[in-house]
Amino acid sequence: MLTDRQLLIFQVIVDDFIQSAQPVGSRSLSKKDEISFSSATIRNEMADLEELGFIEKTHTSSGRIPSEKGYRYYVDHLLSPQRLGKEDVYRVKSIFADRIYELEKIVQKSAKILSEMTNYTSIVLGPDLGENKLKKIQIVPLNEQTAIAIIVTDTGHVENRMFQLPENIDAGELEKLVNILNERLSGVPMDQLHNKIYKEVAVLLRQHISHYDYMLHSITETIKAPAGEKLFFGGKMNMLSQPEFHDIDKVRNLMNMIEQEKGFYDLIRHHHSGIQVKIGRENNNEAIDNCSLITASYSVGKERLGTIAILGPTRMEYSRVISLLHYFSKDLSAVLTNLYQNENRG
Amino acid sequence: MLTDRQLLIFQVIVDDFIQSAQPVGSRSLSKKDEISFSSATIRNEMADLEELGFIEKTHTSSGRIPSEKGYRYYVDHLLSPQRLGKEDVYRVKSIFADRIYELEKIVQKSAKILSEMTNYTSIVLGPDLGENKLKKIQIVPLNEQTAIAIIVTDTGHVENRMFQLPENIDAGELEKLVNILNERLSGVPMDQLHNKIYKEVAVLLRQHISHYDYMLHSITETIKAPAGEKLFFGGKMNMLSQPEFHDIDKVRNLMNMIEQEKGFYDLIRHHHSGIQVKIGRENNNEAIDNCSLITASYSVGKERLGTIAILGPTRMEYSRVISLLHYFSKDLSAVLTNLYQNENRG
DNA sequence: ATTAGCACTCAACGATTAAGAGTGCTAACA
DNA sequence: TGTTAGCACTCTTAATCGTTGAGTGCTAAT
Repeated sequence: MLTDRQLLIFQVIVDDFIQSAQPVGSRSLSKKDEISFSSATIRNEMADLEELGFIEKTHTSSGRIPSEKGYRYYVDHLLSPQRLGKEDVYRVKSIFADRIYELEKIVQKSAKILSEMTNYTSIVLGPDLGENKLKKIQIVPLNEQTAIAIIVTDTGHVENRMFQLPENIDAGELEKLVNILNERLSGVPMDQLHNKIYKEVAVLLRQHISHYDYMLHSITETIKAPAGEKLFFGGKMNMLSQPEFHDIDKVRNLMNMIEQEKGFYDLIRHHHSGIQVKIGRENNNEAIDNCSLITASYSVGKERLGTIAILGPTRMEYSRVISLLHYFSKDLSAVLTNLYQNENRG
Repeated sequence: MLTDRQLLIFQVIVDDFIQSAQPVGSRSLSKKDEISFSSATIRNEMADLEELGFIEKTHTSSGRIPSEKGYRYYVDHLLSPQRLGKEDVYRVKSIFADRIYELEKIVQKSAKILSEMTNYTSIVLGPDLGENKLKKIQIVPLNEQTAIAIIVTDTGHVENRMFQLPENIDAGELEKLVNILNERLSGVPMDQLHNKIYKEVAVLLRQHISHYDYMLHSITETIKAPAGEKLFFGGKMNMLSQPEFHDIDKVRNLMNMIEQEKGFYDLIRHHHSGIQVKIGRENNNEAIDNCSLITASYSVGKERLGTIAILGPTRMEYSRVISLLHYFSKDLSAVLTNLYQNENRG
């Protein structure tokens, strides 16, 4: 449908615009090494490309910029899978170099490094804690009125919460409570705990524990906290350096969206396998109308854990970001699989 | 040194400018109810006020705006201690209304509410964890290679870290280790733990525990994390709505400073008692040249725990923010004293 | 001591102009 | 027939220039 020459011209336009953020004119194109024909010819071809909807003008006599349809075509057909630079590879490796074993810290550091490498904003969706299984519950009394309940999951996630003790409870009883809980609940997925407690454990507790109702309430309150996934951002402010965000109102819109988190959560969680590119209004969200979102997922073994995403202007470096994300998600998955797969079966 | 009339005019100028962000002219002043004399008189007085350095012009024929010296005088001498509105009182109370007992969550929620109430940026410096005393150390093995170390302090702060177990360590030995640690280290301030371990506990461990050196290293790594205080921000983006930050570069400077945290840490930690107002360049920091920082501290009993601060444009509502912070720090201190003083002695 | 009056200044705004980058179209060319 | 040189035209950008209005400082009258 497009001639080779049109393809060439189109590609050069996109590459140039990604780099310069300025509309590309026929004259400046004709000077490029890749291009051997005159500006007049280019103008003709550009007129065709515009008619086909791949490029557009910002005003009647301006150079051309890629349209959203253009970016889509560029991403789908024109992107040669680029090899990641040595430095980039090194940088990614560095995340896993020093001994971090906590999933949450790895995820957080990933977000930070990704944003630094790209100068865009990174968003990492952490794993769903609801699927984690309970490893251990512990209660540490601080004094006569207060105690800390601590729960540890099989992936090493720790959640804690302070609560008030009923009056005159003795240490032995507290220990008994904890023992019962651990005995009955160990290995149960977090999101089923609440149910299981009320269906099976409550009866047991009523028999053995005084203040049964009060304690039960405190424990379940502690447990229900860590449901769902958590979002981590990196380089929230990087967008400020992008010329498309010189307008304060756009910045405010974007920042509002970031602060509310919910919007991104919806955008990111539905993720098919492989790398996904959503361009501009494809995201269906006004606040990021002139942004693109590139997502990939990471996993332990075959089980998908979460999503990594890079948010940049539609004029973003698709090639680089895609290969980076591709490499990154593979590497992260490998490390995590190595780290956690044994554990879950250990 | 200033006549009553100059004082009146000055006060009205500041109040007006704080509200409108526009230079105040003699004509618009003369129309105010408080002011009964003509614009010409006002012009004369304003000329004097300018000569004294309290107000300045943005250009030769503009109205006047307060200078930094002017704001200083306004804050020091012209501010009548305003009573907090009913709604505000209610709002502050709401922070402590639902049962939150964790210090960190209280602090975080405080930052959020303060920024919402003022539409400025709030910064809360959490308590120095180094002074917390160790309550309990626990180790939860996840599988054969990995375990989680958890430390709980007397204020209920929980810190945790994953580490690799040495091969073939048995559960009994792990338990012995934990027992020794708790026996010897319970009640020791966090920032002295490291020392104490190497001076007193290391010898003991060497006698009883195999893999002594490896485990010791892992434990001390876990312990050294929670040194120092932590900063919490609220309403980072509120400044975007202030007209003085319509310039993207200023926004970038400010945000860089916020992201680095260090700058604010230095600004806030040195705090004398009472409420402190630092205006514009008094803060000695270019990124917040046209901002003022109002700080107050909160405490448990007599012991100062941390600092609350509000960052706004120099043109901020000093009166309101000061009374809010005053009330807030008193209330927060009362709640915390009530909550923790018993515990520390319990 | 106060104020009315007036000349003066300056930012903000709109209109005008000139330069420059780019286009579309036409006609000549290979 | 595809390519290109040439040219008229468009539109942005930046600079220039009045014009308006808000505000000032000074002077002279009250």
